[in-house]
Amino acid sequence: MIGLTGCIRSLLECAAMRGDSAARVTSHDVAAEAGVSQATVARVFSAPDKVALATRARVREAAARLGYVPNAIARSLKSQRTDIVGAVVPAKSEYWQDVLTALSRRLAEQGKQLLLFPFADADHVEEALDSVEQYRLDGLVLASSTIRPEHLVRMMRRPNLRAVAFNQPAASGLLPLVMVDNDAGARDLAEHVVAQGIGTATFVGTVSSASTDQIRYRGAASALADHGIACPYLEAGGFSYDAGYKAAAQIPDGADRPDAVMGGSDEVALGLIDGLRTGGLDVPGDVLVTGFDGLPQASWAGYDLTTLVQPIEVLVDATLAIIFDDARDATQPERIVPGTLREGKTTRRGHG
Amino acid sequence: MIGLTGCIRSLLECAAMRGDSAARVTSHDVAAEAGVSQATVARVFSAPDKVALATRARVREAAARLGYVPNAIARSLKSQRTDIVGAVVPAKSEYWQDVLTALSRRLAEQGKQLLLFPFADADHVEEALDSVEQYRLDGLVLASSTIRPEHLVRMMRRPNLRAVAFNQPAASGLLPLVMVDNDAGARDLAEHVVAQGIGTATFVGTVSSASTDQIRYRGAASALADHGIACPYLEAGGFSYDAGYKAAAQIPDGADRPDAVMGGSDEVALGLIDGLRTGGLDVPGDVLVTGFDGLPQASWAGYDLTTLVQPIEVLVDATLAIIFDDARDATQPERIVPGTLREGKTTRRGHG
DNA sequence: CCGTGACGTGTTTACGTATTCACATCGAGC
DNA sequence: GCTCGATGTGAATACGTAAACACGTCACGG
Repeated sequence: MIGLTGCIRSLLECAAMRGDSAARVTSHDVAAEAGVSQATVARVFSAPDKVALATRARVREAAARLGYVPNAIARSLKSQRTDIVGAVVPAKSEYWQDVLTALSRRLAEQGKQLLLFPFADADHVEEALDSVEQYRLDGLVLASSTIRPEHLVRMMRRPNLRAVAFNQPAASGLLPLVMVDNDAGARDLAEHVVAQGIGTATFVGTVSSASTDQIRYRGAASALADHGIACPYLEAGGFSYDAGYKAAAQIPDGADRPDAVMGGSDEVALGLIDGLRTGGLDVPGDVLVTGFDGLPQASWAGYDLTTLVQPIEVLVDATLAIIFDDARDATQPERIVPGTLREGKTTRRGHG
Repeated sequence: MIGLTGCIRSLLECAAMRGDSAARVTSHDVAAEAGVSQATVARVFSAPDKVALATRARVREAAARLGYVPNAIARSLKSQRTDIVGAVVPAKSEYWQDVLTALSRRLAEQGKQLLLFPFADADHVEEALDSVEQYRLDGLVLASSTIRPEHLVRMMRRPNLRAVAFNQPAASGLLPLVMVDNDAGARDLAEHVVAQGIGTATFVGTVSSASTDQIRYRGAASALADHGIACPYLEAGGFSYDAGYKAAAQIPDGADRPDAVMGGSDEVALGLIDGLRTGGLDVPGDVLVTGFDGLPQASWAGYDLTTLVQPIEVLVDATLAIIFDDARDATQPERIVPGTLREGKTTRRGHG
């Protein structure tokens, strides 16, 4: 028996060396090679301090010789932890890509991975969530304010899954929530343009049904109203540069032209700038423009957009803290983090 | 026994309804509920046509009642397939984010998922690959030309893992390879600027050790040489807008100023444009600029960059075809896909 | 000198599913 | 009427690991 096993073993080893075979090396193989039990091999890789130094070295050596790599699938099945966090996000969006970048980087630092569940439009969220449930994820980040409440409720009651709503005010009360202070940010931006001496303004929102859009608009409009300035709402109909670019054509010109245009997001604002300029206007000479999010592109010299910078790292850390902190109390934490006003040249008057 | 099991079952069900318990519903539970065996339940979810219609309905009903969701981890362990594709990519890059977006969308359509292994810099690739090996992925996309050959070799010999190099000329001969035709693209761009009547040019590369960078430079320089135009190489030192922006200051001004500046990537080119403009030059009036990649931002009206558009969807499809096509022959496929020249206003002369 | 605990290791079981094998049933064909 | 094949289902096993449990050894204190 042992002779045969040994023979097979060395064949496998040989094949591995030549790199041409499906050598599926398991902890059992390593155990046999090192002359210990499978349990000891497992301990070496998951709790090394429980194994004597000499044994540990022998096992490590044997593992290296055979090219053994622990099987994360099997580990997950047994330990009921995947070390994977999922993220349900819109497929196309500069902002969310930035968030995902920060998220995956931070997770990688902790030896965890990010599994993506992108969705094209709100109607496809359902399918994404179906997939989510199959994997036994350690946590889930629900992004995008276009995810509907019924979806949130569905994720709420999954056992052993910590779902966190990210920048999604509508989730308040349903799920733990992390977001930037949209209201205060919008007010800050409004106060800033007021300080530049504007008399009229227009808010160009992304999608009016998005809860972030509503809050940002209300915040801005309310702050402007405090100064006696009305603020009509115009919907770009999307979260993209293109939506903003097209919306620029809808902004009244001539006598009705607003002194300032506040974009519901940076992407929309960048489109607005180019749209306005294409229409022959000068930004900021004729019209001031503000954004919201703090995308890298907003800082590009060609735009230098005044915007509200979201502290993405802070938001991501708060999200992961909720997911991984062991205090699983009944309270649903809500972390609302302030953003920072970044003053660019799109609101610098008397310059154009 | 059955009575007790039934009792537990309804407790769990009740708990699931209230959403307050870790009801871990398995196929066994569903089997008991529906009065069939676990094997039948498994079949209903993995090979429905092997189960009689009536039984199938009964099982589906029971599953819905208990809130059963198949466990993808266990399935993967048994079936040796994870339905997950990994991607090793640089953490920060517009281009790669676009690729990942396309990749994850296409995978989602096939019911598969994308697991991210981002790395901050080339020194951290090692760690990312360590993680990769633990998960038994169906496939792996190795992106970024900063991944070193020794890493490629390492992935080459993993059994049951189809690794594909994406836009990484250096992988030729080591791994299956999919990439845009960098050489032809660079030549096209060069020919295009020559046709605009330039007399001098400079190539601003990203990182000189990147194989894509080398090929693009050689292609452009060779095409320019055919017209008797020399093309010095300047290294931006990064793949980013900032690198390009700073590199703009290094470009000779005055009499030595080149008529055209060719960026090694769109990100660098966009930075170059803003850097040149900040330096008081007009693009395209004083200097023509070209990019490479075809990022969405390159089409923004503020830049309207002339660039070589990569057919990302085609590249992604080719990549997935290699990963999932069953013909596991010894030949290492190399798909080199042509890009498309997009003519923007950054090379439109007599305009500024 | 024996009880006690710490330490290191082996044995065994369970995680939840897919699949192989065996078996039962049923309809059709000579 | 009995065989044969097709069809549907159950029993049993394996995937590779982690962890509970048991066991043996050794050092130490009373």
